[in-house]
Amino acid sequence: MLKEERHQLILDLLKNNGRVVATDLSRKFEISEDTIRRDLRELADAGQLVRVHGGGLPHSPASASFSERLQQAPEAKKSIARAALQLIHDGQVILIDGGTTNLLVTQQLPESLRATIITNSPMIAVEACRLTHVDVIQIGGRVYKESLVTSGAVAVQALQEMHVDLGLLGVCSLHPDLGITVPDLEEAQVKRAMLQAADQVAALASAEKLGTAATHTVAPISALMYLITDGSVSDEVLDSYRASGVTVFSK
Amino acid sequence: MLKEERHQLILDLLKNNGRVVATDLSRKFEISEDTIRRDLRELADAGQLVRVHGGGLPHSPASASFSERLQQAPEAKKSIARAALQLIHDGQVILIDGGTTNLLVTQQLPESLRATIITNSPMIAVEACRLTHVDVIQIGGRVYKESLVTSGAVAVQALQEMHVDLGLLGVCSLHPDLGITVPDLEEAQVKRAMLQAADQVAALASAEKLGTAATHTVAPISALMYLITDGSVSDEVLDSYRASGVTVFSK
DNA sequence: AAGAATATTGCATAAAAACGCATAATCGTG
DNA sequence: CACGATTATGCGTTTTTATGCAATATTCTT
Repeated sequence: MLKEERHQLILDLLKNNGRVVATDLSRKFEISEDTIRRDLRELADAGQLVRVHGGGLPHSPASASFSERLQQAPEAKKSIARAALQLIHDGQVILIDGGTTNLLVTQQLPESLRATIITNSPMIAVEACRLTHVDVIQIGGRVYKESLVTSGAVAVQALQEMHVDLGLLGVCSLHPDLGITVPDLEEAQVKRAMLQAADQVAALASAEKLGTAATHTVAPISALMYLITDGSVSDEVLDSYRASGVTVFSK
Repeated sequence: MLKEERHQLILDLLKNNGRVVATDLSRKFEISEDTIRRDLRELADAGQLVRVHGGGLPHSPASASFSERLQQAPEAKKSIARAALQLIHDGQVILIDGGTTNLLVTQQLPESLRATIITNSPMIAVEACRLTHVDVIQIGGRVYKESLVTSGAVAVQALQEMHVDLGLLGVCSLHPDLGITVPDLEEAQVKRAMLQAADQVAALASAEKLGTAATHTVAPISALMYLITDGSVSDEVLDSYRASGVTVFSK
């Protein structure tokens, strides 16, 4: 039996049964478990399945990438979320961008908060509805499946017509010289509109996003008032952002 | 059973029942309570649920109460949802109103569906993002906490600018003479705009909503093309709707 | 405040995975 | 064909992971 054949058969079994178990495959193909494990690792590397202890599973259908990202570095993100809470006060109108960190912030907002929350993320909107004394406003538009936010002309226009006290920007890449950048043009436009709509803007970025850049530029670093990141970032790195006049929270 | 499978099943149970209990899970999976507790802790760390003494709960009470409502009278609503699926075909642009029944419909949409879904419910938008080949468009506006739908002038205007093949209207009250009525003025305006935007409109209503009325009138019954309800309704009652030219599905 | 139910912690064990290495199969090339 | 190079596979060892058990701590109930 050829390796590629075996790989295909493994994928077929996975599709039919919703799971494959390494030891079963080993017996079925009369081949050592090592080889099966290698197969599973290769298929996982190729994105054909999700490797788990004991075997493999298909990608979970429900917005997989998003829930995956939700599980990444949860501790760092939680500490960022806690720091962000300090910027939020009663009476404010707050614009909350999509993204996993901002979702965590929303989840941690105290039940007692009295404010208006405007968001382009349906998920954050649903979460914010938990807060009795908070008005929730959803920005419409086409929904991006990967990031679960609305974008497009409708969203940009809606943002252009509003003015808010505080904006919490979810960022993909932040670079001292190249500024705020994202991989998608429409997202860049939406974020730019957010920057313009908000009096104060805070960017929430975990350590691995600092010093990186993507294709589309949103704005220079100086457009930010606050940068909130986790404690694992060195002071020298942070200084390069402080140089643009940004107040950095890091703990 | 693989650990990840178990985790997924726990999350499914949580979604369906609005809660999970450690001892129940232990018995159900025939596994020690220690392991279940570890599972619950891991899921809580990953932000997938909130750990509480005795078991786990979903994050937002909103989604919890919604899931509970989803469970109430599940059979009647599920059969309505199944019937509604028959109206939906590839290539359509579908407008989906908020409401538990419509959420059930969305959850049951097949992964293979190719269509555009427009909705005023952030929760339905999130659920629809599961579908790989579906474009999701969120209608913006102020979010009503009780029903988790957007409304207001923005929503109405957005609806006025579009034309869709099929509209699935969630209704509160349906009366042969008084027509479609809802308890809130803004919701009435939104639903009216939906009726105008859609080529064909189907109202999804469980038995207890028929023959009742609320304050604000949306439109007469004749504005509907289809009425989908459950089998517990007598033919005489249905005839009073058929008299307005509505095609009734009831099973 | 006491007792029951539930959680946490540390530890033991078995299963699974990873690693390094040896061997066999396959391939490309002159 | 022969040869070296690459690739695939299997074996033994070490490391990691999942799970259950016992002891202890915490929380809930009454």
